[in-house]
Amino acid sequence: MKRLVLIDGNSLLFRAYFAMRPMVTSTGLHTQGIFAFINMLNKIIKDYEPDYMAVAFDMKEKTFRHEQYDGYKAGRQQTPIELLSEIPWLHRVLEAMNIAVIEKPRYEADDIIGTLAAKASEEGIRTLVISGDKDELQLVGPDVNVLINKRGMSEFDLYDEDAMMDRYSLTPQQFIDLKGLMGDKSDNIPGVPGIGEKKGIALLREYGSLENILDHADEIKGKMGENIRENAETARLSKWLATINTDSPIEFTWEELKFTDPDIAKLIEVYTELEFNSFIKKLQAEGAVTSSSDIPASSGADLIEEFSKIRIRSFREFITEVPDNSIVSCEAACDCNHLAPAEITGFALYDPERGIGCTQVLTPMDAPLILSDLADRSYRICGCGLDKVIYSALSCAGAALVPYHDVTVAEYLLDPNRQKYPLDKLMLRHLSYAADETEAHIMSDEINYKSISLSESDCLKRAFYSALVMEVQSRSLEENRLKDLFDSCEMPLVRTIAEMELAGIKCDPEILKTIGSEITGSISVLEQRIYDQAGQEFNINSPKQLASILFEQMGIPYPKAKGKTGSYSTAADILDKLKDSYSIVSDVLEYRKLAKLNSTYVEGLKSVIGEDGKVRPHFMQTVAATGRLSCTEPNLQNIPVRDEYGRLIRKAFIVCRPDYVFTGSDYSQIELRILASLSGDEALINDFRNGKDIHRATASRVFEIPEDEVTPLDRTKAKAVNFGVVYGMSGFGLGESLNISRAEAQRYINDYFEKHTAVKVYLDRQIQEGENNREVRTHYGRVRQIPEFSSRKFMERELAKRLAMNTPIQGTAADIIKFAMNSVSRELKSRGLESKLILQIHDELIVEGPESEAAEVEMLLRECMSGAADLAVELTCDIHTGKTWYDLK
DNA sequence: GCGTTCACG
DNA sequence: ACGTACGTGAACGCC
Repeated sequence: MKRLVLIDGNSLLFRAYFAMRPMVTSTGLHTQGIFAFINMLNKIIKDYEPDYMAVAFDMKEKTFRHEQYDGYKAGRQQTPIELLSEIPWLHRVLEAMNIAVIEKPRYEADDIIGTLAAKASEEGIRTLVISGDKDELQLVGPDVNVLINKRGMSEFDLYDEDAMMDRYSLTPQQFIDLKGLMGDKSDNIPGVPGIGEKKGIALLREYGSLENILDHADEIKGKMGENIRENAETARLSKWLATINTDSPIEFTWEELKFTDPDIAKLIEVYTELEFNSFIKKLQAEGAVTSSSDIPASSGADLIEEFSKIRIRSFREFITEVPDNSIVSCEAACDCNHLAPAEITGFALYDPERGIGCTQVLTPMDAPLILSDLADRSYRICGCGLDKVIYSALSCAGAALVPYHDVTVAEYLLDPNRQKYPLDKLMLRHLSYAADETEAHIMSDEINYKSISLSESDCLKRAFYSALVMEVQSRSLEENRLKDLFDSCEMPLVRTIAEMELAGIKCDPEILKTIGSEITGSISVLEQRIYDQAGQEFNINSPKQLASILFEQMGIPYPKAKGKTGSYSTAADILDKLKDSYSIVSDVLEYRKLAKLNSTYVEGLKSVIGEDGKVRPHFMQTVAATGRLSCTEPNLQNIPVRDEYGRLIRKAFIVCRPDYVFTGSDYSQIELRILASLSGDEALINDFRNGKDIHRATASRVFEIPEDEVTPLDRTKAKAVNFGVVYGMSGFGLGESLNISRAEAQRYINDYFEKHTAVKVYLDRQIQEGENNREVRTHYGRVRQIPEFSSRKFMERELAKRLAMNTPIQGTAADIIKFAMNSVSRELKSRGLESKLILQIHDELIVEGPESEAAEVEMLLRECMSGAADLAVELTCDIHTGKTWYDLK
């Protein structure tokens, strides 16, 4: 089926104009509306690939509607002259794009669109109408969909007949009747007084149509009935005014509407006048433009020449020629899949100061010797993805190189929001060098984990590029006041993490199997019970099927308003509300719990146990925007603990030798202590200094009850409020989590801030600084940019505020435990202990080692962890020892 | 590949 | 007028 796109030019340009921040060219021309309009057009063309396309415009003349009702569109605010002046420019752009423009005196854009859509349906052409005006929803039909833009220009709602039903419970025809009833203030259509969207929809659902409502007006009681009877004619007129004419006298041929390629030369000319350089660049990038006259010059040739000038030495010559403490860039070729200790097959070194380099192939035989010779030179190592270099050197030879500058980690400190840090992007940013495609495969930042085999010369290239990037980055780090955190925290951590990863943790598949078979037994019982109650078999794991069984076929009332997608959620907090009334729901919840346990933890863990019986998670240093670590393959930072049954999984994590024990130490209330310290709130600080149970003390203060009369429920509430403060809570969010009304939750929040004014002042200051600088910092200077502050979307700006409140707290905690990790690792080594740091779970460290060392390790952990911070309150730790992870409680 | 759900801090 | 507490990763369904 051919596809037609019809656009309401006036309404979309209007929306675009007000959705955007002002844009003015050097000649004083306002362009923001047209800019957003073009963006929207490009997106539609790309996503929808129309065969035909047209943009309809209103004209200045009065329309046939004015002839019947001269109040039509009266009292409208004047359209700003800047917006009006954009219209002819938009016409020029559309002409260059070869998109048809249609106007017709006495008719509005609506009518043109309605008429073309009707013609299209006759011809068997599908139509997509795009408008900023909901009036156009009446055009929805079997072959006609309507896109209405929401706030801003980037988001649209798609309406077909089903979506109309879901959103309004009305047919498109009834939608016109609704307008007749409720009128339209912006078009000065009167409607029936006292009837708005809610009442209008209710009436139409009962009576079907406006005519039928008017016929049965006698039956309608009260003031509303009276109003309807008195305004029957007004309602009919309103409906007529709101009805789009689908048979306007428009002459056109489908040939004229055919969407073809743009006239590039013309388009560039208009874009140039509008100073839309980004669009011109885009055309060039897409290859639409052949002339490369104004593509920014890259220093690519220089770089390649530089690279070719590297003087190549043998490894022996290199370590002879390059003295100790030199900065040496290093890249390794290895397989670090972490199922087993890494095998390094080669590496390259580059000394940027002397311009000399070497490559070295390694075999399992000679690797240990060569690597330890390298480590003996005490170079300051830089590179891209040094965690892998350090890890492989460690795992192969036990040789600990000193990491000095990792360009990935540096970039993460400069801009922690990015998802990836491929080397070519770093080069583009810092060296203005666009890597060519033949180099692309060696640029990934996941080389370490993806078994991408690097040749020795690729290694040298990466080492060379990294050294150049390092140079520029170092200055950026200093300018951004991040150098200290980089040197004292993040770079030493590279090695700490590598050591931790190499140690790994033993995981017993037999214990997992035992738990697994018990779970699968229970699962099949539950499965059968659920099928019996549902009266059929289905996939319980499919939220869609589950929702349809529960809320449609079984008719269980949905306990919450449906979201905007109109779909039912089957998430635990929804089902929780139903589990006491419907046994199938509690069975589903139990099933979910066990299914999760089995697939993620029993089966998932079994599949990543290495040959030596250990799992070796990757601790990712450059993922979490707050500064936290993350953990993958397997993620050992989310092994069950809250649920007693799930907790049994921890029994599978066992010490690697019979005479060893685990020692686990977790910070007590670290985030709230940080909040107390950063805000200087005296009440909180005193609670902590007096060793109080913080949630109980908070409850006592906020609810004004003596501490010994605080009930468990009071404490639970106070605990939720305390969490909320750290997250930048809203009344709604707190209400959801406590299952209370928003109003009640808001009262708690108000009461909390009344009793903790310093906290309020502190959080407001974070927001203020976030708004001013578009970034926030932790106590130790870690920065996080918050671009959401510049968003035009209300919701994103609200998110920005919450990030500004939360990031300094979560991030400071992350800084502190990183300091602690480094000192734990250093102390264990310097005291000659065999014990090793093996896990970090955000506020908790786990060390494994000989039982005989346990007492000293415990002291060491306390010292290092408490000593890592300089806050107004002490950081205390809870410490436990045991032979399995489960026993650390 | 994306959304949903749920495990953790 | 809109949807709503911060940060992650894994498994699964669905297109």
